Amino acid sequence: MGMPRKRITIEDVARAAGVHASTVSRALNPQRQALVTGAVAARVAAAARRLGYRPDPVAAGLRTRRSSTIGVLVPDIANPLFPPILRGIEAALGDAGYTAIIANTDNDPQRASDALERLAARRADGIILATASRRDSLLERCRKLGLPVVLVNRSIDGGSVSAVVTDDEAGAALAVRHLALLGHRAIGHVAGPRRLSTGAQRRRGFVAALRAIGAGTQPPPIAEAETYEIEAGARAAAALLATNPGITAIVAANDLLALGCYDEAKRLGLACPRDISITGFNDMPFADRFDPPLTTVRIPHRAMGAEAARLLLAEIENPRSPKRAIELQPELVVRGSTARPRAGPPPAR
Amino acid sequence: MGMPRKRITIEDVARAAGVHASTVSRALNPQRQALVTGAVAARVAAAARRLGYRPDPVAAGLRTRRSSTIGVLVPDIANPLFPPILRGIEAALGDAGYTAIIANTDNDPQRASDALERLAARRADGIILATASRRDSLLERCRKLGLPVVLVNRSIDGGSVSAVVTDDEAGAALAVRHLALLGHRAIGHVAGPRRLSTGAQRRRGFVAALRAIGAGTQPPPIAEAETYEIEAGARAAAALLATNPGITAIVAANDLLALGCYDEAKRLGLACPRDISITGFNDMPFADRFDPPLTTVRIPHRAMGAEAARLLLAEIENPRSPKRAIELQPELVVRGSTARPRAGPPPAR
DNA sequence: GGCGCTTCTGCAATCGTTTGCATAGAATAG
DNA sequence: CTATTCTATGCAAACGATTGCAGAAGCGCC
Repeated sequence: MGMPRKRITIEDVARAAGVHASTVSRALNPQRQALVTGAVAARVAAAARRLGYRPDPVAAGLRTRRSSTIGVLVPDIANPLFPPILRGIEAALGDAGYTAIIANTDNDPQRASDALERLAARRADGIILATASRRDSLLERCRKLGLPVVLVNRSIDGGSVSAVVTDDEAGAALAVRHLALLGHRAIGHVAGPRRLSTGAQRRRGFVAALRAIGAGTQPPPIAEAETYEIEAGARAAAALLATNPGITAIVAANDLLALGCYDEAKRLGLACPRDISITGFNDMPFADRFDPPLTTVRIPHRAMGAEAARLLLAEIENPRSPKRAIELQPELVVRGSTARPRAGPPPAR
Repeated sequence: MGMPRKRITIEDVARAAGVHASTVSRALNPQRQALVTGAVAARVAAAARRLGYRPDPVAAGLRTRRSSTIGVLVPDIANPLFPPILRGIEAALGDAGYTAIIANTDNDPQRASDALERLAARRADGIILATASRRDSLLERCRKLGLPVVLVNRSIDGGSVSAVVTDDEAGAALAVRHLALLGHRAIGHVAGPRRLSTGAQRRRGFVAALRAIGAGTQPPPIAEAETYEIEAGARAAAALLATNPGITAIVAANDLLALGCYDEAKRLGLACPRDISITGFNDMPFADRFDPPLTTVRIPHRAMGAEAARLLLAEIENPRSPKRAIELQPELVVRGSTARPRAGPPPAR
């Protein structure tokens, strides 16, 4: 009781059960249980439990080159969009006996690349990428490492890898149509970064929908934010409003950008939704708490994460299984940031 | 180029450099560089770099029983309070060559315990607990496992383990004094769970401060929420207001509970801050975006995380170093959820 | 009763490092 | 110039599992 007891190894269990270590290994591995007699299996299990044996995953991993571990790369853990996705991933992974290792990249490709190397070195069995840009060198790296990957939320150009994303075009269209129905015609877009699939697709959906309601212009009223951050959204909104003064509504490419639009509107003395309507995208947690509560496009965060995890697990099982791209349907949730446009022109400054 | 190249081991480097593997190991380890001639060290380094050698942490870990990995247990990753803490942890850890492994426990002791076992099995070098209850069995378990621990945000009774927390009593007092200064006397408290140090300490600070401003009553107007969640806050607020109808201000034990108070106030037809003032605690991200913007007690999230990481690293270095309890000072941030109490009585329903 | 088949278990190599110990040669002392 | 101490390296044994291979029973079958 005094000594810090030595770790109990498979060898100890073998001795206690009167069998060889290799037999213990087989008896304790559900995959290979069939190879040993029922009686022996029971004896081993009993001994293991009696001694409190806990298999050592790092020793096992050294031999098997597997770790029951999945790396998850997230661009920004502080963005409330991601926790629900992680929850979904963890749930699906846990069911299968895997553990997620979350790595935060802070939108920094270098950090992302470092994290990937670390995960690979620790023998992650697969990677879920929430950080992908449309042409992402990380994927090439994963291929080289023979590391299964699936993308979540953001996709890449050319479907050479499995992904589960939202139908971003449809989502943007939902927002545009909602605004059109309210009576808006002069609708602008604060776009996300073009190098991200979400930025590109939502923009595309916006343009198409605007044309569809017969309000398309050349060029369309769009300003692109450099990042998905509040400040970038404010800057883009400023640019958009400067070049398109008549605008009565803004479709923002995500909720954080929408928040930036709020800020810029306030700065200009425009009340939302009275003077200007604003929509977001993602329905991130707390979007309903903003002032005004944000009308936004909801995506099934949790399901997205879970689905991605399942896809990855399937690919780990069978590395030559075909790549799949799953597109989940978004849904509009109307709150307080959108309203009919004012009858008259916006107040003169 | 075609074959999936085999992993490059220390043995390969040894051959290339014309030395023994053990020499390579020494040459590549900064701690033991001194044991090796400068010339050899250079030769080895060159060979390693030329071959693109990446040491295998799992093999090394098997031998050394260390992993350069720290487990972080978080009660709820979806609570925006935690991401900034994690950021701080990751920053401090990264500087020292360690990696954080984040585990989400969903406030479930069972999941927490499972996560701890997994982390221990994977040879985490230490644990940062953001989940601690005042009497937490996880700590006993860590002690048994010989696993260094430090607590962050929440502490335990009796200082047998290092911790970095906020001065919660002072924080609560800040809120009370602010309200008193505005003219409130009938101030209630929506407390956090008593089994958590934050719940207990903030309550304690509330009671003391209330007495200090000469508004103490017996019993003090307090309702305890079972968890730190919005709904629990709403329920507690309902209970508080039911038993203490005269209340003009609520000090909530955290921001989520404050949000619950918002909800309950609205349900009762009370406008915040006109009819009732509400304060939060934590100044979580987006607290400034709520409707109304939340007056709250700011705690230095990031610094807290960083400090905890440094403490842990120190304890890993020297396991017999004395336990330290660091208390960071909070700061009041006044926003729109507090105002002078109305002259007359609150509207009759 | 001998033969071939299964079925179960043991043997030993392996995964990629680290490190205590031994040793060869160099450096220093006497 | 010998005796002694260092220093730099090599050797080989861990760390704790998994698994291909081989051998020993056990079995049925002719």
